[in-house]
Amino acid sequence: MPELPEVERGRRLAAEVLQGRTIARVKCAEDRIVFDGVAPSTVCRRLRGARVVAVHRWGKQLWFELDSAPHPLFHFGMTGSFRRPGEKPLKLASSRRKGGDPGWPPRFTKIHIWADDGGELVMTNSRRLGRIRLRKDPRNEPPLSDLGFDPLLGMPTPTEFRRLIAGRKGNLKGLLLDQRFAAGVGNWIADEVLFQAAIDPRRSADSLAPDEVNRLRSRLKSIIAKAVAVDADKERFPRNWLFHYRWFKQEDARTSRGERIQFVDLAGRTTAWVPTRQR
DNA sequence: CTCAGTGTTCAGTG
DNA sequence: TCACTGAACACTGA
Repeated sequence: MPELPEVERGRRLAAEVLQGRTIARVKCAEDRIVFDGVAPSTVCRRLRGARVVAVHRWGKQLWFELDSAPHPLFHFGMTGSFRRPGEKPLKLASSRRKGGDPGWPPRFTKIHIWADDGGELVMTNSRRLGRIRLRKDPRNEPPLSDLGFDPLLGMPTPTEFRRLIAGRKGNLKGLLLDQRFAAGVGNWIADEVLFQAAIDPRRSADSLAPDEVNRLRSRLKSIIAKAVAVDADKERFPRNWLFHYRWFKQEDARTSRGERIQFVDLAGRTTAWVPTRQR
């Protein structure tokens, strides 16, 4: 699930391995799709010898702040991750892969970085929907400059939140997935937020009563905070989260309370929701 | 063999 | 210009 929590996990991992270090060696795969608008060899040359001052995240975008521009910007797409030797990627309830690939570097490695102290970090990306880019001023150039608030870094106040959704006529699912509105919310988290806020995903933002707006806001914040904490501590997601139950066959998908889960296509994505609870 | 899918982007429509 | 929809992208695993 490269939604915000897994990208944040990647950020922390990259910071652990690289922050304050100088990059001693880099190997890039020949992949014109993933290296978006920049030659892999250019990225290699840029990174080698650079010092990593910090690793930042906004929404699902991740970038290294180097000691000089340009800076590398990473997006995991649907299947990307940062890995280091001997550490398995977090497996969520959806993926039931057996075995896994214990090899190093992993299959589908797109970039392999060695730090001056011997630490290693790779970015993998099997389905090639992830992207690696170079940006002179990441925060002020697309794609970062187009993103909305990051719920973990700066949740709007209730007043600001109300202003942000005012006049939004599309369905709530689409709004939550819109990265220009809130950066980092993906399909599963959007469903979880609406489920726990007890709001029908097909409704429009401007139809919400004040208490519903507040419920939406507070769930958006708490669910992402919880998911990031779970990622960090390897504790379990709460059992009553919709998240655990949405992958059962659609006919018999039920919540922990036995309520039937419905599926509907909204904003081009499969949306799981519980009609008996969400109004 | 077929097809859905954790995400983004772009062309097309209203 | 805005807001939204659907297709495309590419590949794995069910």
